[in-house]
Amino acid sequence: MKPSRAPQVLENPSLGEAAQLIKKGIAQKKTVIIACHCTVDYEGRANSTLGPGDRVVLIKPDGSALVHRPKDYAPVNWQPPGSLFKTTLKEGEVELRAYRRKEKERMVVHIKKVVLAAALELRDSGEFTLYASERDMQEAILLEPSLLEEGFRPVTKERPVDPGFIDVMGYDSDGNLVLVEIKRGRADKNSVEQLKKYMDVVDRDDSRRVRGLLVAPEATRGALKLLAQLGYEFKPLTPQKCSEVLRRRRATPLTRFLSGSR
Amino acid sequence: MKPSRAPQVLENPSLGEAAQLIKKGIAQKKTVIIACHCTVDYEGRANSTLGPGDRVVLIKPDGSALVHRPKDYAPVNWQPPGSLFKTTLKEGEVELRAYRRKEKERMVVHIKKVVLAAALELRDSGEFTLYASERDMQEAILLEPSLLEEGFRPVTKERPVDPGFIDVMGYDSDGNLVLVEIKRGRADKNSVEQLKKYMDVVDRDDSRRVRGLLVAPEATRGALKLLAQLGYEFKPLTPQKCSEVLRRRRATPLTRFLSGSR
DNA sequence: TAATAAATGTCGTTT
DNA sequence: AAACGACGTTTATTA
Repeated sequence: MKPSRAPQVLENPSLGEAAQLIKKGIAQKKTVIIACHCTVDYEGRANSTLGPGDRVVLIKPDGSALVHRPKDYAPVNWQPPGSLFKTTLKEGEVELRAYRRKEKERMVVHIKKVVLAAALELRDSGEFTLYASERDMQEAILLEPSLLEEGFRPVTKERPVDPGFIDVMGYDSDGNLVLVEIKRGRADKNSVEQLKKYMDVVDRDDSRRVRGLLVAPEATRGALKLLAQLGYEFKPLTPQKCSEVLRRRRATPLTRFLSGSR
Repeated sequence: MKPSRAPQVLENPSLGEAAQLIKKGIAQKKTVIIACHCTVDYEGRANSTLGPGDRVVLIKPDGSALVHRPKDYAPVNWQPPGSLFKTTLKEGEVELRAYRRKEKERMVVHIKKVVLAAALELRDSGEFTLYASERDMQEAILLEPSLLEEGFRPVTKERPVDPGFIDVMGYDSDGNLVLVEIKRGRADKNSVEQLKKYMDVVDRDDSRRVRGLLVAPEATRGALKLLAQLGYEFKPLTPQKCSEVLRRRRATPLTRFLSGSR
């Protein structure tokens, strides 16, 4: 009998050796990497076929699986986390099935030749932090309302309104209600329509003048045109700028407090 | 001097050996796979940091790079195709830089320990075909209009209208104009609003009665409510069903012609 | 669980 | 290059 600590990396293995490594790797909840010549079939939310070629197959311990061609950001085929796997050694191929019962969805990788197979125990508890998100823009505006315009006073972070939540809401220096829609990327017509949905609801409830303000680093021509038609406004603001504001504010709260209290 | 066909797979290599393999692999336009302990920093459209942990780094010959944690469908960090790379052996780490000049965007992987490094020549010209897309639904409806309702007669595949293109347009058995919006997944409020945009334009130009028809496998409650409010209709239809229709139609054109001509 | 909107979305297509 | 919409989108958040 083979030792349980069988080699975890195989170069140009036989299909039998590869099948064994894949099976064991998946069973032991390891991360399995396979560089191979294969075809792929998918049936589920859609159907797809992929002709023969060399790809990298990645099987993760959370039950996700990816088939990557030697190009593109996105996998050509995949199965989301929570999938189950079945590896079968057949005549001339290793068949790797990744399926989700509930979704009636399955991806089948027909592995014809394995160049490299590895089963690795990857431990990863590193923290991931993303800055300059739309959320950050929101918080920056609340901390430093003058980012929008002088005299702007935010009311609540997000007020529930019929359709959903308004990104920011407040009053301008003239006391007008201002509804703000934030986009971290170039705003398009959709962004304006999203703002319009909120405006429509608040306009109904509120007899006062209400201003609609789209905040984004830039906007498409179509968006600007639609804004003009609806009488809304555009305020250019980059997520990077907001991120800096947050960093500064958070880095020096005591200093600000002291200097502010003099 | 080392032979140019140096080992392409290294298990637990030194940082120096790994750096050499990565550099050469990238220079030779190979697919480079690195399983390593690392941290990642990203600056560009947003900013992010990723603390220490074990990941799989994939570098593709088209200049895309992915950092995959042992979980999730999506990479935790990445750089799109067309990126440039710089690999530097430093004190205690291999620094892998992936950057895009034009976008002022860079991802830096600080590789502290390499478990597995491989540079592989992957050849992949296999054809990928996706079935049951929204496009397929459109074509199936044009080929078999009764999928929508008896007596439906499509006019043109897509007619340009101010906002864009209508998925399908036609006349019902009573001669009413019908505008069709297709969704391959569950239709939501946005889908209805998209249909409304087209309806608004055509309603203006056209004095006849115009019907709005949303076609999708299912629809959210909100979408159905909005549909009812606007007086539009919903026709359940799955992409799978359309795909079957297409397959049948395409598989037996001669037979149909013969039987149809009797 | 359903719905809603963000995403370093990516990717194709058309203007 | 810009805009626009689909995607087997995925993912997180919230009712």
